[in-house]
Amino acid sequence: MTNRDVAGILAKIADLLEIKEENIYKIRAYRKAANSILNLDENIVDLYRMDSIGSIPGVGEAVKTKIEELIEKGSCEYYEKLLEEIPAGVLDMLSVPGIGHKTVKLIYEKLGIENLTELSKAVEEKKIRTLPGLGVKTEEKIRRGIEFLNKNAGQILLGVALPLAEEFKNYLLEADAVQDACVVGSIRRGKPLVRDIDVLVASTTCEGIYERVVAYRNVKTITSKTSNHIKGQFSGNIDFEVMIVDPRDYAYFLVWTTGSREHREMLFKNISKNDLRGCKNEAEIFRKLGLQYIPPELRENRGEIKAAYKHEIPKLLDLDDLRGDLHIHSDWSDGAHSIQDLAVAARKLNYSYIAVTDHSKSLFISGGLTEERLLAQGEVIDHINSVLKDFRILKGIEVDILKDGTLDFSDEILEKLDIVVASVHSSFNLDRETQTQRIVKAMENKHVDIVGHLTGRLLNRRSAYELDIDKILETAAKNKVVLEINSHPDRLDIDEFTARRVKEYGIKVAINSDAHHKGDLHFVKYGVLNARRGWLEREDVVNTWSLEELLSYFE
DNA sequence: GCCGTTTTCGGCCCGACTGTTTTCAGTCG
Repeated sequence: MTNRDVAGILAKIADLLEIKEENIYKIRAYRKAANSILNLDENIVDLYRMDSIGSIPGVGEAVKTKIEELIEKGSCEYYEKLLEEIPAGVLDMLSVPGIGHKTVKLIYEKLGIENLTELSKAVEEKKIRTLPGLGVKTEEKIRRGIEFLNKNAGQILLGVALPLAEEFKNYLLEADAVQDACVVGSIRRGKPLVRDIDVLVASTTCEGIYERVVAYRNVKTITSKTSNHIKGQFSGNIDFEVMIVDPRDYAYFLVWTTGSREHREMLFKNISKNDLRGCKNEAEIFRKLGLQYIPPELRENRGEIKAAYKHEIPKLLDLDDLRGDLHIHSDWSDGAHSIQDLAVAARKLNYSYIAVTDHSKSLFISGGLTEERLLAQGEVIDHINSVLKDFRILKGIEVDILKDGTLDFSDEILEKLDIVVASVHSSFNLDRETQTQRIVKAMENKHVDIVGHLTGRLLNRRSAYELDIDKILETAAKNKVVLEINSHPDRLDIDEFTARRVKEYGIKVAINSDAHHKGDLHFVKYGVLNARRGWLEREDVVNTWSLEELLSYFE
């Protein structure tokens, strides 16, 4: 039972209660507890052993009992009872963008629809439009929503898969029989969405490895097993594979199992495994192939083999290159921590600067700052900066780009800030022309330094809004506006394809965490993977620069 | 259901946009 599992069940309880139209504050309490558990630094099972579940913020007596039952029995009676009233498939319908609890309840009760497949059928049969309060447009929205969900069906966020895969790999490395192990496949390539977890193991014997896999705490089932291959599923329905190879072939299989199919077919067209036996590492494999080393993130057959042949593979940026973070929320808006605490956490990452960029006043729900509060925050930052050595907190804002492209604060206010990140948080459904013009107008404001999460996509949840990316890139270049790579695992926005185009326009990017919790500062590792997939180098990324270089760029 | 230097009850995140309606309900951030 992982923190994510427990949080997931509490969130589902909240959804079930909401469909039942229970007390909104009770629902909110379950959601709050779920979020709190997702943000925990400790493992929830460890807290349970120390009898400290009750110390988690937002967890009171009632939720505590349920969590303890979940950990002890793997399920909880309250949840199971709710599921007897409302089938689990009804909850899946909530994932369709644009329909919420009320609509789901209506569709379930009036049409007896219990899952996404039945919902899809009802849309095709034009039944949704017959329900009170729903019409053709809603029916069409549901159709598009299901289409979007089907496109990504079965894909897991890198932010979920990578930590799980790393932990599993490290666990396997502890076995005596395991000489080496590596997470391979699309996770190693840093794809934002992956299908499963693949681990390659070097061992002369498979003795004991199977038993160790079975004993791993997250393993739910084993689906197949041969002498060198184990397949199964972790809790949360995440498929995994363990491949065991002869240590002499380990380097070869690292390359084989990491690259996309198109990449490896191209790479190994004229050479066999036996020719590459005994290579010490991947670099040696590439050398024998007459190629420069190709980093895992580039192994997609998008021109990297030709580039490696010509020794034109760029020196990709590394996580260690980052010197600051330019998009962070504090408890002045919807962040969890004080500015002071964020600064301490950032220093632990060896950063030299951060920008505090809370929400602006239009985002009322997220505690958006008024002009007065923004100025007061500036004074607090000045005070903290006055006692800090070799570290600087920049005064910033994540200012809302309003529907008409104007900003949520006047120029007089923005002028006082070090960093202005401008982002869209509303009206996602404007047509392409209007949406593009809206963002172009914002970028033309001389105070805007960075555009945050440009396309608004939420992986597995919401499509990017319609935009003319060429026009955006042209405008960014003309106005020297930096594009953010938002590192939140749900976003990774701009994507790798747009990232790869910034060089041709002479644009820079900023790899930001968009942290709402100090633990989120680590999200930048996903942003860096995304940037590497976009072939970016250190100098392309403004927050790898010194504070002086950064500020003079934004002058 | 949680929480508390206004503490054991009464408050807890609200406003814009959309689609369905003719004045409002549902969704989202």
